[in-house]
Amino acid sequence: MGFHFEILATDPTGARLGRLTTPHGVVDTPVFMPVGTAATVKGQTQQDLEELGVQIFLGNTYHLYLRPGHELIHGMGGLHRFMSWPHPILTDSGGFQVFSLSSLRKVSDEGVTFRSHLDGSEHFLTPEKSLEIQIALGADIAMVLDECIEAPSSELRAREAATRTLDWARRSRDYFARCGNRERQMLFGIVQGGVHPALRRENADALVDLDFPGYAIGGLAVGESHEVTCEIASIAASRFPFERPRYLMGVGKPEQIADYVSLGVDMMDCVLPTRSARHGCLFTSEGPLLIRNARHANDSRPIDEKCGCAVCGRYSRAYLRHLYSTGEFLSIILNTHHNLYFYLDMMRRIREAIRFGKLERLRSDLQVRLSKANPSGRRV
RNA sequence: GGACGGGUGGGUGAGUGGCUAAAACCAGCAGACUGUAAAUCUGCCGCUCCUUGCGGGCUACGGAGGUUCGAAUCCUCCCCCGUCCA
Repeated sequence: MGFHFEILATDPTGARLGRLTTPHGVVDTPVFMPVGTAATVKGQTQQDLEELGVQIFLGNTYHLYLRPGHELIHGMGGLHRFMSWPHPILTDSGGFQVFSLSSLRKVSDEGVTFRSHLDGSEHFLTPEKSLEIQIALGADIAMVLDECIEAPSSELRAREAATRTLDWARRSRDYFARCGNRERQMLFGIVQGGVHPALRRENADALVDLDFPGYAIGGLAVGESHEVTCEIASIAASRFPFERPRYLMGVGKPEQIADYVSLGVDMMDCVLPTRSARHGCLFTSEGPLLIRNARHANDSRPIDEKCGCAVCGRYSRAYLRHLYSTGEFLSIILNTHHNLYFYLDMMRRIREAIRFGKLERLRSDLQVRLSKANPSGRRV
């Protein structure tokens, strides 16, 4: 058996400490997965990621299909070999692009027609096609194609997308049963349903009936409040089978991560640490810090005195501000390294807390500290 | 000595009578970013007052005068910079 998920401990909050075994290695959960859309986590080498302790990251079906093409990657021995990442990989299906490229696509029951953001060419992505690509890429975890919609959306609209997503999940499961290999890849189903509790519940139950080895919650953190995100995620997670991994897609901010974990979420991913880093927003134990702010110009302190990362161990805020201001690409590299370390270190502490049944304490602690006056003295 | 060309807000640089506190870009300042069309995007960017309003006052396009209801824009003189001719 190539895959195995075991729950090692639970916490009074509902959080789970787990271990997901894949053909390319073990993933300790709850896990934060950096996003590496184009077969690279922007600004970090694969060696950097290993040193940071990254166990799994996200690639993207849509982007890799457009460039360099899944057939090319398959010919190069699959995504792991192509990018020299011998550890687990999860590929998103292209479902998020239904949302983020909404001006460039058309959705029907059959699939999604995209106009490439690169050259305008048309591409028709169906649940089957998405899986064909993901099978060729060889990711450890593949995702079903889903229809992610914006918030707020009417219940009618949410129902349409959720129903379609459920139908696509069924088609995906059937296609994978025919063309996939359970020993080499896991296929996760995705529940949609907007911010409507009954609809979410209904769709989660129907999705579980399709019997996936793992379940994802999609269509959240797309405009609704954090409270609503938690409410809906909680409802969905509570319908999933206890012993299977749960993946809350596309979250979240540092101060929100522990909230999701306490709802029983095992896996998360987000562009925030990497994108924010490129934009000069650095996460610290006392809240976010905008490194370009003039007040850091003469500051010889590290980004975060409590941080154990290589960047904080070596460089001053003044230097990092200089790199950012001058547009040096080392800025991106160092900032990204720090932010990823911040997320991964937080996850380590979260797992540790679950082990000892103390997540609630860590959670409220994180919430207070990450949202109190940040290092610049401003409330965030 | 003469002939042209030119001097605009921190920088580059538009603007040849009112719609110009003055385009655009850069720099500067601040904010945003949640399954990556993002090393991106947004706001502010002369001073000042308040009843914060597509509000009032003041100052501003090398300098000083002038024409005009109205001038960065037209005229006169002066100063400075560049190129060329003696």
